[in-house]
Amino acid sequence: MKLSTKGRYGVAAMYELALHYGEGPISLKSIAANQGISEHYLEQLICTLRNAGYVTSVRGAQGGYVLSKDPAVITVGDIITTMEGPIALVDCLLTEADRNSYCEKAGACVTRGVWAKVCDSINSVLDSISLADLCREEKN
Amino acid sequence: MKLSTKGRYGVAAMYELALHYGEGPISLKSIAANQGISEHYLEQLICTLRNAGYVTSVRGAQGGYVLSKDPAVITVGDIITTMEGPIALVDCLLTEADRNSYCEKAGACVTRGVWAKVCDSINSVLDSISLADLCREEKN
DNA sequence: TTTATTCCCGACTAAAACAATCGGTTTTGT
DNA sequence: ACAAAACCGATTGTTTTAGTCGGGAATAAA
Repeated sequence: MKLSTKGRYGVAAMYELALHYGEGPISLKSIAANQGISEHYLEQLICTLRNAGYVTSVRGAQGGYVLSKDPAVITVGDIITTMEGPIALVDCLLTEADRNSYCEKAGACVTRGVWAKVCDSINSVLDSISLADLCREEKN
Repeated sequence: MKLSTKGRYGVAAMYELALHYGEGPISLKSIAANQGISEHYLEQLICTLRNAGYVTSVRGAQGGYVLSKDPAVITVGDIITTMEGPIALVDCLLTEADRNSYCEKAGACVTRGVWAKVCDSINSVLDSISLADLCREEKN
């Protein structure tokens, strides 16, 4: 299991924005340079974040991107979910309805319990860490 | 984040073998039919498990596969790691040396802590569940 | 000894996801 | 006017996924 660059770059970019929260817009170019990411590629990713309402763009010279919300209320889980879709290790865990329903397939149903536990554990870690937490860590 | 069929089918097949542990070899055909998996595809997967020493094959008519160890000492984590490689969400967490080293990239290093936490949490769940646990669950 | 069963092995492939790249358009501060 | 940015759509090379196909070798049962 690997995390794709979508998720990693997404969190990296958001972290960069969080570091400069309140200092006006940060350009794509500086984020990309700082994190060593292709500018054009990052553009696509940050577009997803914008559509999800986590960042706001400022066009024109001296423009860039700004967090739409306070770093304390954006979690790593929010970002990962936006970039990679819901953390559902298997399809039958995608919706709440699925989780409560009974699986037809004999053995599959038993193993499903395992995947559910893993998903819950991943989510609880990701949701417990905010961008503000990351920034705080940097200072130490 | 999704689990590939390698991991899912691998665990499903091992679970099937665990259910019939001590009853002689189980054929690929019956495992595949029971779990609704392509026989030829499953063959490749189980080959990986065999190379890793988790299953033993018995050739010839009435042959099949048998668990090499007691279901109680094979964990879901063992199987997933065999099928999908080590759970390292990002490359710089692959080895123990990497984990202890310091990252050069400024922001990347801070986010790495997040990925390490998630990996540890996944592993602790996967390693805590044995095939015997799954079989026990079935009976309830 | 023949035959049916079952594992063994290597090659091939279609489709999707991943990770970009490229080129041009629009907006806006200086 | 000009340069700095964001915006947008199309295209592309590579890798992974999830198989398929076909023949070969071992062995139990007839």
